[in-house]
Amino acid sequence: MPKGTLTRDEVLDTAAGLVKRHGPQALTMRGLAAELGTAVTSIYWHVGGREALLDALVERTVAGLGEIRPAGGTPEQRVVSVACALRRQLRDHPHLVALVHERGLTERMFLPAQQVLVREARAAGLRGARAAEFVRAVQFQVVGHVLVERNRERAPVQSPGEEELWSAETTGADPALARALARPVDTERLFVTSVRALVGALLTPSGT
Amino acid sequence: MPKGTLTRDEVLDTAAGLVKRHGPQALTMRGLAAELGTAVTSIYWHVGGREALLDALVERTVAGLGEIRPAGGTPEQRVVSVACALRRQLRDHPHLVALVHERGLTERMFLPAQQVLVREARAAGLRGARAAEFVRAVQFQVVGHVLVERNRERAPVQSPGEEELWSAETTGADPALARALARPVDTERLFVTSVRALVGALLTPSGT
DNA sequence: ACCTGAACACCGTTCAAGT
DNA sequence: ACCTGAACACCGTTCAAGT
Repeated sequence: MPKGTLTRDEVLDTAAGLVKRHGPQALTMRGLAAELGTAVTSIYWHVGGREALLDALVERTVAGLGEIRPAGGTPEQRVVSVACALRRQLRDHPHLVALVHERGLTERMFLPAQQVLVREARAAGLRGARAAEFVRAVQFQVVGHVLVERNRERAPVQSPGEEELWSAETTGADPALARALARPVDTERLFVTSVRALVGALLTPSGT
Repeated sequence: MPKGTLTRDEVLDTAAGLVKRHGPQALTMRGLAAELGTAVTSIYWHVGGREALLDALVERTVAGLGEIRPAGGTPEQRVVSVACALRRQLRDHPHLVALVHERGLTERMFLPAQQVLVREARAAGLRGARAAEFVRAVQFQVVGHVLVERNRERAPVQSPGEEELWSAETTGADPALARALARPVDTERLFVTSVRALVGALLTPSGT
């Protein structure tokens, strides 16, 4: 329900709704114009072309993501909680992940957790380049996991008949292993295990 | 240089060349037909529509990926070497990563390292569900990292002026940390560090 | 069995023209 | 300053028609 004059925010709002409902590939300039009740070319005047529109949507969504607060007693617990919170945020906005990928703005998904992670890294005793590497490792881990998760969900019934591949031979006569590999992945559990392992190892340096 | 009659393989070859040179979004049915010197509709007869074409290309590339052989003395070293080899393979075929993402076939990128990882997990003493989870953790880690890497490379000069964000306040008066965060990420180093941490932690269980 | 052109229903973007 | 329609140069896919 647009008022008399078209606004940049109005355009972004309707665009966001369209993406939220049907994904970024469903966001067409012509479709958006129809939804807005204007000519296609008006969109160009207010926000520019499609790429500029997507970029604006990404910025908008990231900005609206709400702060992440660490929870837990030990530094390790706190960092893990941040990782889980970031994953949850991203999973709660699947369209954001899709948008970000279409525009190559992965970096933006790092932002919500960035400062908190820096703080926690220092609280855990890390300094300088080591602290920076720790922050990056967690960011890559979380965002990478979410990207893989999201991508898998788009391909239903993937690699069928894989159970056959896991014969006694390749699994070394370990039927429990064969069964586990045939089952769908419990991504939630896998995520927590991985993050815990990574964070634990990086926070308790044994060598160097 | 097509012979008199058009072949499915010929179509796939030219399509692969097109993708390799200009990326998957440059692979258009009409452009491919032009390159082949045939009518667009011939492609439909031989390989089906665009999505079927992309799927065929993914399968083809993965099949041609060469076996991964672990190297090193300890199980940890061997698994890390497999992870590095898989990453290298995927990075050497950036078009494959792009293809896979456009079609949601992430799972296919797991395959080259799958059996080797299962073997190494068992060699390291893991059994049943624990072994399966270990394999998945490494796969998610590697593929996730590659997805993030690839995606970042598409957005040049990302987040400029970020150095300003890392003032003394947020970094806790750690200029080395601020500088490290302002620098571009050394993804190679980050990858090795992360994988080593993950694998090391998962192979030497302390709790449970 | 294989290949064709024409047609359909879409795209994003530009540009001159309106008010 | 803001909005418009027409036009350009593309898409993927279908289908009836050819040989």
